[in-house]
Amino acid sequence: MQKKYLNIYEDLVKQIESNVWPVSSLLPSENDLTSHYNTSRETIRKALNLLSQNGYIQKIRGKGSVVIDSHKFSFPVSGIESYTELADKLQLETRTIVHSLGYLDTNHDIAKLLRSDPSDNIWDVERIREISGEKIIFDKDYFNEKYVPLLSKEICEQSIYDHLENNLGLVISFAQKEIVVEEPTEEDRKLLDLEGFSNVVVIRSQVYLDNASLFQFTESRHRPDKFRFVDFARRVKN
Amino acid sequence: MQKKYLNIYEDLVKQIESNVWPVSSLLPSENDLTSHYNTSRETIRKALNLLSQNGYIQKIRGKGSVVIDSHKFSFPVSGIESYTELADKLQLETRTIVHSLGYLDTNHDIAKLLRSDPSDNIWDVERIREISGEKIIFDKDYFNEKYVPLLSKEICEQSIYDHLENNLGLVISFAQKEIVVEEPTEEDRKLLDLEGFSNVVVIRSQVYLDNASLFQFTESRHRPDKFRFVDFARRVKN
DNA sequence: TTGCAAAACTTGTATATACAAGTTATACTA
DNA sequence: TAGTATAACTTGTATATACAAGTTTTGCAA
Repeated sequence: MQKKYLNIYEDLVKQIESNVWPVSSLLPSENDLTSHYNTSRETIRKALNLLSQNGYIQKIRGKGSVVIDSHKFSFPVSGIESYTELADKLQLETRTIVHSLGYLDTNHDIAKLLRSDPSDNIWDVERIREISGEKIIFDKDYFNEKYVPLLSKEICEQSIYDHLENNLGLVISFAQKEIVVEEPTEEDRKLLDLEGFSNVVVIRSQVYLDNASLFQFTESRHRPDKFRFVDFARRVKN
Repeated sequence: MQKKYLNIYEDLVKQIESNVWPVSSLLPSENDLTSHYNTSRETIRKALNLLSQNGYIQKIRGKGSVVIDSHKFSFPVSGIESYTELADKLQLETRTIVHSLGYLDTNHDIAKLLRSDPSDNIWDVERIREISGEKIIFDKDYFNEKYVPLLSKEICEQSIYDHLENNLGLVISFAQKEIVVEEPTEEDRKLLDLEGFSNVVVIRSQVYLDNASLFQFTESRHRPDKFRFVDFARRVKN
């Protein structure tokens, strides 16, 4: 089915990003948009709520929808984005080195958590991200074989997420993430160009599918000087 | 006005947190909830969408609303929460030391950005957070005098946000945040118990009010071993 | 018993209406 | 002219209906 409100949302995003509605100006009123898109007000409101959630506008009762400067802190790095998508967006000169690709040890804690059946094998993919010739990020990804039956060096060098979504038809839905700062391990020191830094930033996440089943563990270890996390947050009233 | 959908949301949150609906079980169907709360399905859906956005449930078409384990990574530290609220939630043994309280230099970059009128003064509050006897966090907050006419040492020792929202009636709405890792400054070394750590985690944010006006700049400098950022994210389809 | 089609559920989208509540512009009054 | 009340906007909430689309259960037929 054609999702009207999604089309309208995407259309408005395009317009905001191309400055049709500049920062701190007002979007057309809901009634104007309703007649312009030839739809109902509720459908317009669904689109506007998406814009609000994603930091494009602030709705003010009685006034209208103010366009927010979503680029104040440059590019958003929050949400669930794969490295490839990010590198693409930021136009990084990047290279991915597949350090290892195989099955995780059966007794490993992560294996136990990802396994739904004792016979399931768990993929263990370790990759190094080189940016402008420097080894900056060390990524470890764990998948249940049940969802990802086959992984090749080629897929891992390109984009695993692209493979999952476009070839396997998996629908990645939500994630719980944790960011901490740790001492580099021996492995970090060996694989990354740490340049004497005595800390790494570690992002651990649990990724879930559409049907709320746990699907992936990720550990992403960054050289601290190249790390940056950008977020848009709305205050939650209690 | 009584906001039905908000009441229902809060009621369901309470129920989920007290395990009336355990993790990975299904909530009652929208129709059941509709008749239980004696309201319309759309109102129920508004409440459920809030639950979904805040990481309590995952909606599955044709099936129902699955309760998600929102405590996998313990407590959420994302969103916009003041230090006091957080310390309260985590029951930290904490003390706030007001290091300085005054007006920011007129030529400072931040002053220029926060000022709407050349005559506006900008508050500059610098505080140290002591947790279990160790000086862990160094917070710098900047407010426009236009919104916050008076700040006392007492208010800063308690909770500024509490003062803003409950005494001044300001409605904090959204923020753009940035997390990076930096070298400690001389000031950091002097004011914090860095224990030899050679990095600090810096969280900078711009906070906006209800009416989309820029209201506050914040810089929060953490000892890296005590820093932890937890987030719930939904994948945004393009 | 097994397999399969249909029915009975579930959530998702689109529409319409009514009124509440906040903001801005208008027009009238002193 | 200045101030104020009103009207005409704006978004927010609540309700009802209809159908689409996905999942599970039911029950019938082979």
